[in-house]
Amino acid sequence: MAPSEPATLDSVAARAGVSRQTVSNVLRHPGRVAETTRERVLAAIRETGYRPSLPARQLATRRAHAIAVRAERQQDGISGLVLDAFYHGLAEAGHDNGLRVLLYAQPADEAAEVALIDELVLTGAADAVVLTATSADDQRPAHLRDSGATFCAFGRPWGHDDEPHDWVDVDGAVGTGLAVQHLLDLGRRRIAYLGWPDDGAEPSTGTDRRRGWLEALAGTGTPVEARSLNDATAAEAAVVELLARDDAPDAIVCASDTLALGAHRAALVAAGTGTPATVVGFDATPVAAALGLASVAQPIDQVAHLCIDLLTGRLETPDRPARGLLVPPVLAVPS
Amino acid sequence: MAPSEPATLDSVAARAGVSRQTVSNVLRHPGRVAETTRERVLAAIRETGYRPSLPARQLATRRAHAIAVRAERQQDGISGLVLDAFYHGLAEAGHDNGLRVLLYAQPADEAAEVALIDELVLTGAADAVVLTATSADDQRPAHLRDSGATFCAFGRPWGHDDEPHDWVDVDGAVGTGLAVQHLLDLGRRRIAYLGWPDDGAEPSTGTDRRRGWLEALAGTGTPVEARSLNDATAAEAAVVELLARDDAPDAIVCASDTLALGAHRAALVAAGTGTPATVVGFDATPVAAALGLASVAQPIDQVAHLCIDLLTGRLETPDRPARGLLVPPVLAVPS
DNA sequence: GCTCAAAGTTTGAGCGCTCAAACACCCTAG
DNA sequence: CTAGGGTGTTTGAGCGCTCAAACTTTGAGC
Repeated sequence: MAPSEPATLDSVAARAGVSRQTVSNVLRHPGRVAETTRERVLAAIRETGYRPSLPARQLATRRAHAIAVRAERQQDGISGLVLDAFYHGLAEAGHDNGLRVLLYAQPADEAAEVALIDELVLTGAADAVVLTATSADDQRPAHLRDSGATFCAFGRPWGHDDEPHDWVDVDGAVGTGLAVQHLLDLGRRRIAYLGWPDDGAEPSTGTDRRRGWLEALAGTGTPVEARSLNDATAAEAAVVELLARDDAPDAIVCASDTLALGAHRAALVAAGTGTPATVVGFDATPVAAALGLASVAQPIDQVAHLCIDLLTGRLETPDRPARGLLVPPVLAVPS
Repeated sequence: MAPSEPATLDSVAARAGVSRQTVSNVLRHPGRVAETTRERVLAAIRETGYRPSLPARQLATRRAHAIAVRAERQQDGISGLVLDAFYHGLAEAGHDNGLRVLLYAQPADEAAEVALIDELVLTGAADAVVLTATSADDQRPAHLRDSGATFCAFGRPWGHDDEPHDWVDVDGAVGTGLAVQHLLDLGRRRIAYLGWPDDGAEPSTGTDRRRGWLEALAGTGTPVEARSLNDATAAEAAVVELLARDDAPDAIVCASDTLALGAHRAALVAAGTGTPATVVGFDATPVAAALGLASVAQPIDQVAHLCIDLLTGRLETPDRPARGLLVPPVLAVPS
């Protein structure tokens, strides 16, 4: 059935007895075409198996109809899985909005990455970029704004509210707050927090999650906490120490599932035959589920869809004001 | 410095005092251009900040210069992390070969996926596809061959050697063999295997990994094994039972790190104060590292590069015979 | 009956590149 | 002195689409 030569706008037009442009209109602006004509053209499209050429469209519209996203060089923690979900969400939401998703390999440093992104935009390979893993000292947003590239970040502009750009982020404080509430409901009263080393310095994902714990705890005794690298072994050691204290906690809210894995092991060992401290993780990875731990789940799919929304909006209206969207996570409790 | 209008082949040509085609040749066929001319043109390119338009090139060459790969709907096990590494490897190897990597959201079923891939190829969005997560009853390769789409699979054509296509896979048997050898070196003698339920039926990743264990064990007593869903909790239960037997093993080779996580917990509990059975995992995820377990590491980056090699080769020579590449994994032992 | 706008359709031009063929030039061989 | 083969460069055409403008038809409205 497949024709030797792929159908084009012209061949379909000839078959339907209309002009090239009318066929194009049927596809892109159905309202401009009369009912009867439209049906005749649609029939011709069906019969010829016509598929519009993306490159031709890109050339004519000067739009790539694609966005780029980075493929991480390597994953440190086990939470890298959220990235896969993010990719899927982007691809899905993009597809619904006529945007393809392009993957680029993470370059050696931020400067190289910005250069690569510029290249993608200038060559017409992508219209915009979704920035992942942003941090307070991230140079990329500033550079991208300078070069005029359109982008949206998954992650707040930590401490850079003066240079606004589009972003979507998950409210980590709400997440740890949910964790604390869950533990209070379970009757726990001495709820500790296990965070990352840098928490407390400049604003970051870590300080945000820690704050949620602290605020939810208000008036429930003296908060206890520990710090650890995002490494289960280090976390285990930190929690062993925490549980040996006089005011040992009966529950631990963790900044990540990696930390939760270590904390869980420490809790099991420390408890011996007694009841171990209850551990809550962050990111709801399969590891937390496997260990039977509750964990804060980021609504990644929603984040991806919102990123696409912001991006399509900005591509249509380049100088609308920057917008930031904060979405609440939910607590995943094992059944 | 950025010109108001982006530079084109023509504007660069005018500036260098040559023709459009000569500029193109400098970029694509440097050998065809005289040394002095080339330098003059390169200078003009530098001065104008010229970047070739990808869509225009795509339209003229009828090549997308891109390949597509699937973004998984969801990850079951913790081994989904290997996918991220694969994405990065593809993007990197693709970049080196002038191929962009396009992500598509996993559709509801295989039929929809094949249709989507055809769409990508027909619209000129991608030249070829890398198939991931192939299995024995996978209909995609057969359908794609029928529709004429170019593809390369990460995964062997399990039991379908009659319908050959390009593929790259990791030799799982070698991997579990390495695991057994490692355990023998450690003085373990009763080395069990913890696999997936379906292992033993039609050829699959599972049967392959199991076979490696069995063969490496040759003559070391009676092999013991257990089966479990790829779920740490189920694995733990299975191993608890295994360790309660009279011929309880002193080491366990697992088909995945997820299983290894469960096995590890069971081993710790069963051992009490004694020495727990040594567990070896598969995929070398951060979880195995966190637990201090040895694990078989797939050379994902190499696999990605080989996929790109096969694909570029086939795109150049469409009817060269199908090729299958099997690469050996290595054992990652915690330091 | 004539004008005018709205609705539907076609035309012309161009997006920026690559291919193939044509061209210009220099050099050597007969 | 001229034919012929390189080498380097230019020309013409076209890839398949969209935009804007031009054109044709129809149906009021007066």
